[in-house]
Amino acid sequence: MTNSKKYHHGDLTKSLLDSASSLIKEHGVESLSMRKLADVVGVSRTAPYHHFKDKNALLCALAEKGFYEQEELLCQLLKKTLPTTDLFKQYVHLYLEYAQQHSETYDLMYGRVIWKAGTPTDSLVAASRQTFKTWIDWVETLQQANILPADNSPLRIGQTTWASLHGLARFYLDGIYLDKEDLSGMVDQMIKNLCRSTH
Amino acid sequence: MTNSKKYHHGDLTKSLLDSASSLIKEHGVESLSMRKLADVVGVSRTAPYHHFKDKNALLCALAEKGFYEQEELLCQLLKKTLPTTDLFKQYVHLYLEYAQQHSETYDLMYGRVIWKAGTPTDSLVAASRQTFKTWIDWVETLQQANILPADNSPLRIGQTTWASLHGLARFYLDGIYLDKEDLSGMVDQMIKNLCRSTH
DNA sequence: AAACTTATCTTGACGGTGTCAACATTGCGA
DNA sequence: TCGCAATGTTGACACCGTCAAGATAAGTTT
Repeated sequence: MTNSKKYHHGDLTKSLLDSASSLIKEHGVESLSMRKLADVVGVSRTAPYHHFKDKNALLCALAEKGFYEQEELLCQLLKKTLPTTDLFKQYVHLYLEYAQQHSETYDLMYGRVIWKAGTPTDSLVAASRQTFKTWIDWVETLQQANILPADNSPLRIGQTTWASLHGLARFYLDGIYLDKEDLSGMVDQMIKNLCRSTH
Repeated sequence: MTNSKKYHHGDLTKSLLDSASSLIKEHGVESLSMRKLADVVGVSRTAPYHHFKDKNALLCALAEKGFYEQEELLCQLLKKTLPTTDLFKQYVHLYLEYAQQHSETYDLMYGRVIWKAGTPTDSLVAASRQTFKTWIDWVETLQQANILPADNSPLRIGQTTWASLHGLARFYLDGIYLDKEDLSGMVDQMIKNLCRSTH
């Protein structure tokens, strides 16, 4: 029975996530519907509900995947042996590059759809917390290296610094007050704003 | 014919905007539907379509109103005779206060729903541009007063600075990485990050 | 191998959405 | 007063998320 039409799909969970990923990448989150997704994967309307409690759960899974991707990316960077200042600069560039190349996932990870309109899954909350903790720990190092300001706790500085990056990403992604070509110059200026050493 | 049921409503446009405003304030933008809105106002499903081309247009109108509100608020502040540094600090506090107290409108003004998923009205674009221009002009003054960094054009500094405020607002509003009580301390730290004078 | 259980997938149905088309009513200018 | 444009109405359509009930396959126990 190697025929194309099998009753059981094989690994629907993975297929759903993969297709959903590429669907939102191409057409945006708001145009993703469970029914279309099921159709693309080649399965009936309600089949996905055996793998995800509801649409919110599926979106959370996508966001969670995003957190692990992003963390992996940044952890890889931190392994490099470079002057800490350069490391930080590359970190910032990488952060915005990720937001740019995975804009829809980024929106899901930090956006309103899940965190305000929806209800974040426990495991999503865990993933986001871990990402945040990794960041805060590194902020402490950056403070000690006199790169980030040391006039407040790592938590506070971590929050404000990340908020700055996040705001930049959002303006860029939403296309308000920020032309696409401006990004590079923008990022450089933001780095200057954030770094004590360049003052 | 002063009876409650009149065929013509009076000023439906205004009523729609008012009701929509308070509906989103209470239940969030995503739960606002044209049908429910019409029902609240006491009019049939499709009546609003004689006043707004579609839902997007109505949301744009709400956002536009927000821009004028916000600009009014800030212009009032600038009239005060205070040391420029204090003025800037109050500006930042006021910005986040506005975002906090009109969170749903703020989301509409700067968020994805209109700027990415939807299509901003011409007049909305105009309003946002004006707000931005006012800001950039003031940034120039702030640079001359040595409050904001002068190592780049007013445009660039204006973009990055605003992005920082915006990111803070979003983290706060979406409730990620930021407890409600943290806001005040957060804003103070952000001001320290942004201001040259406090370095 | 047969029987039973569980995971997976199916169709049908319900109430909700935005919005188009066709028609009714009203107020205002000629 | 007539007629037209503005404003309101109901009906219809194609979507949406998701629940309920039943079909089918795979896996487990005897």
